[in-house]
Amino acid sequence: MTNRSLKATTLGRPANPEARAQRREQILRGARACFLRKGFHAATTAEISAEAGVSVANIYQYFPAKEHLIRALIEEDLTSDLDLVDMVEMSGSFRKGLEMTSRIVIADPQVAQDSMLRLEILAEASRNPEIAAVVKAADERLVAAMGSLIARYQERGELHAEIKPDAAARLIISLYDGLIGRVALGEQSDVELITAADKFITRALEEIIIP
Amino acid sequence: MTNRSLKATTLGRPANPEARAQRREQILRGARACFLRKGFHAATTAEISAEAGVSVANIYQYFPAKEHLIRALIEEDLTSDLDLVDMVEMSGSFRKGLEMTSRIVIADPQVAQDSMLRLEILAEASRNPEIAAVVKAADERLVAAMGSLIARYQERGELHAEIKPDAAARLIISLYDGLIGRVALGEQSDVELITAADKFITRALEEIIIP
Amino acid sequence: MTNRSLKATTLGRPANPEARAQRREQILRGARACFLRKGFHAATTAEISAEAGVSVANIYQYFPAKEHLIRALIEEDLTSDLDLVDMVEMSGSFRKGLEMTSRIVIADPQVAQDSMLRLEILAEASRNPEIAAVVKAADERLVAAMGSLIARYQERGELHAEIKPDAAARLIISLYDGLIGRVALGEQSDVELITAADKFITRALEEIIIP
Amino acid sequence: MTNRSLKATTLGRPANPEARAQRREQILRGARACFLRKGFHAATTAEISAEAGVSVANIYQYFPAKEHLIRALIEEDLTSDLDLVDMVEMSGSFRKGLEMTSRIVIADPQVAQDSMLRLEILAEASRNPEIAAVVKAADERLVAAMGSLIARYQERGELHAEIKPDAAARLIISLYDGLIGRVALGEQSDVELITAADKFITRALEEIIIP
DNA sequence: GATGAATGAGGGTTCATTCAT
DNA sequence: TATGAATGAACCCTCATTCAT
Repeated sequence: MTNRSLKATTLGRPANPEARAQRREQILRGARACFLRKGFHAATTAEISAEAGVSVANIYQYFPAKEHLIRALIEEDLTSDLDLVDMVEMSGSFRKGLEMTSRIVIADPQVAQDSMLRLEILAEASRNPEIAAVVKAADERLVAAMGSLIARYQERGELHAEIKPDAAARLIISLYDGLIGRVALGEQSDVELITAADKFITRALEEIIIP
Repeated sequence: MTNRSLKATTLGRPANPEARAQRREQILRGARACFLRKGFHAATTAEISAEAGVSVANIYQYFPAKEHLIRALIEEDLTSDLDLVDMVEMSGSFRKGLEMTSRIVIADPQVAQDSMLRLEILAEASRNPEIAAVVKAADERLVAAMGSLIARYQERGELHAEIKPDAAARLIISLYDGLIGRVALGEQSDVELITAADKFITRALEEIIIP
Repeated sequence: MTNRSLKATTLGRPANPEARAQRREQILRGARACFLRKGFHAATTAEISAEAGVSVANIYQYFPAKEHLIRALIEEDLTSDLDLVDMVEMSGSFRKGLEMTSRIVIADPQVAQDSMLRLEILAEASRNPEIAAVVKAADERLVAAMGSLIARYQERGELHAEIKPDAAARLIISLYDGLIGRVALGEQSDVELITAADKFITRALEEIIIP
Repeated sequence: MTNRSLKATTLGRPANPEARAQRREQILRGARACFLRKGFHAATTAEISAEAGVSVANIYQYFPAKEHLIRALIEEDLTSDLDLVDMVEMSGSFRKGLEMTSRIVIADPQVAQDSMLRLEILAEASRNPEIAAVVKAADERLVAAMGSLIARYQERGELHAEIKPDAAARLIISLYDGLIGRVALGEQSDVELITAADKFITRALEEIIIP
C-alpha cells in the first residue's frame, strides 16, 4: 500500500502478476501439446505459439529460449508425480494405493497422454546434461518419497524387507516408465496390463504369508 | 561420349553387392553414433556423414531420406533383442537365463550405450505411426518369443501360472525399458539395480515354494 | 468516465515543458552512450531505454521513431562543433587557437569519446540522404565559420593566402575527422599525433617568414 | 599427378579451386555493394545473396558468418591501399606521386565509391575489437610503407625532416580518410579539394627553399 | 505522462536434399 | 559410385513499434 502510493506519481501501467502467471501457463499448455505431438526438437516455436494462441515473440517475454520451455515443462511434470506418491500414502495399504494410482493414470486420458512426454524427457536427459540435472533432482525427490513410504510398509510387515526401499522405488518407477513405452506402441489393453503390473509389483514385494 | 557408353554396359547390374552392403553398414554405424549423441532430430546428415567417413550425398545413394536411416537402425536394433531371448532359452533355468542376459547387458558397455537409443525409439514411435508400426511388429515377435519361453517354464512348474505369459513378457520388457531410463539419468550402481530387478522379476513370477 | 473527463481538462496543454525537455535530454544521453557503444543500427531501443532509465514506450512519446533519435543526436553534436571555432576566434593567434582546441579535445576524455560518433555519422550520411542533409547543413555553417576566421588571419598576414579560406577549412575539418579514425584504431599517442597535426596545419597555412 | 591417380578409384567430383575462388569474389562483390548501400549492420544476407546472384545458403559455404564477409572485405580493401603507396614510390618525386594517386582516386569512380566503405570500417573498428585488430594490422603495414617512403624523400632533401616519417604518414592517411567524409556529404568539387589537399600536404612537408 | 504487454516483420543461420561432375 | 557444389524452406530469436492501463 505504502509502496504503491509512493510510486503513484510516476506510475505507468501496473504490473499484473496474475495475468502473467496465467499466460505463462497458457504458453506451457501449448508447448506441452506440441512437444507431445512432435517431440522437443521437431516442435517449432511457431507451432507452439499457434497452439497457445499467442505470438511467437510473446513466448520470449516469458521464456528466454525454447529450452526453458522444455525445462519448465519437465519441472511441472515431475512435481505432479509427487502427488501420486501422496495418494498411495493416504490410502491405507500399499496394495490399495497402487491400485488407486494406476486407476487414475488409466482413467484420466489426459494424464495418460501427458505421461508420454516422459519418454522424450528421458531421451533428452540421456544427452543434455542440463536437462539430466533437472530430471535427476526431481527424480531423487520422487525416489526418496516412495522409498520412505515403502520402508514404512516394510516396518509394518506389509512388505518384506529383502529389497532395499530405494531400490524398490527405483524398480517401480522403472516399471511404470517402461509401461509408458507400451502405451507409446499403441498397446490396447492398458487396463489389463496395468493391473498385471500392480500384481507383479505386490507379488515381488509383499511378505509371503504361508497359509 | 566414351564415358556414356562405358556406363551403359554396366547399367542395371549392381557393381558390387558386398561392397554396397559394407558401406551401408558403415553409414548405419555412423548414424547410430550420431543418433545416440544427439537424438534422431538433432543429428544432422552432415554429422552422420563425417562420423561415417563418407560424403553427405553418398548417404542418399543408400537411403532415400534421413528417416530411412532411422527406420533401418530401429530394425537392426530390434532384431538384436531377439538374440537375448535365445540366450535365456539356452540356459537351463529362467532365473539363470535372466542373470546371464543382465550380465551381458551390463558388462558390454557398447550394448548398454546402444540401448539408450531405445528411449528415443519409443519416443519417436509415440508420434510417428510408421515408426510405431515397425517397432510394434518387432515387439510382437519379442513378446511372442518371451511369452512362449515363460509358458514353458510355467508348465515345468518353475514359474507360477498366475500371470499370463504374454503379460509377463510385456512386464519384463517394460521393466528393462524403464531401467534404461535410470541409466539415462546417470544412475551409477547399474549392477546393483539390475540384480535387484532380476530378483524382483523372479520373486514376482516364481512359484513360491514353502520350505 | 470520470477518468476521461479528468483528462479532458488538461488536454492540449503540455503539462510541464521543463520536465519534458529534461527527460528528452535524459533519453538522448542514453541514446548517445548506446550509439557510441554499438553504432546506430546495432543499438536497440531496449538498450537505450535501459541506459536512459526509462521505459521503451516512453521514448516514443518524445521521438516518433528510432531514426529521430539519431537525427536529434546528430544535430546536437554538430552545433557543439561551432563552439570550438569560437574558441579559436577568441584566442589571439591562429596557431594558439589550434593548440587550445586540440588540447581540449584530448584532455576531456568525454569529448574524445563522443567524437567517435562522428565516424558513424559520416558513414550514415553517406547512405541516408536525410541524414546527409542534416549533417551537410551543419557542416556548411562550420565551414563558413572556420573559413571567415581563416580569411581574417590571412588578411592580417598571419596565414598566407595561397589556399582559399573555405578549402582550408574543409581540409582542417577533414584532418580532424581522419584523426578520429586513428583514435578508433586505438592509437595510443594521441597527444603526439595531434600536436603533429597542429604543426602540420600551421606549416601548410602560415606565411613563411624567412628569418 | 600421383595423388590424383591414387585416389582415382573412389574419386567423386573433383574439387575446383578456381571456380571456388571465383565465386568467393562474386559473393564479396555483392557484399561490398550492399555494405556500401546500407552499411554493415543494415545490409542483410538476403540482399547480399540477391546482389551476388547466389543463394543465401551458398554464402555460408564460403564464409562461416556475415562478419567474415566484413572481415574479408576489409582485408581486401586495405591491401589495395598498399598499391597506392607503390605508385608514389615509382613516380620520381613525392609531389608527383601524390598527384598521381589523387588523380586515380578521383578519376576512377569505382575507387572513389569503394573508398566510402572506409568510414564504415573505421566506425566498426571503434567498437568491434576483432575488426579493429584486422584494420590495425593492415594500417600498420600501410604506415610503415608510407613512412619509409617519406623517410627516403627526407634523406634526399625533398622533404624536410621536422616531422617524423611515421607521424607524417599517419597525418596523410588521416587527411585522406577525412576527405572521404567530405565525399560522403556529397561535396561536389572533389577535384579541387583533393588538389588543395595535395598542396596542403606538400607545403606542410616540403623543404622550404629560400629563394 | 509513463509503463507493462504484445506483436508483425524480418535477421542470421542451418539443414535435408538435389544436381553436376 | 562417390563427391563437391548449390539451394529452398524453415528455424530460433530479435526488434522497432503499438496498444492498454
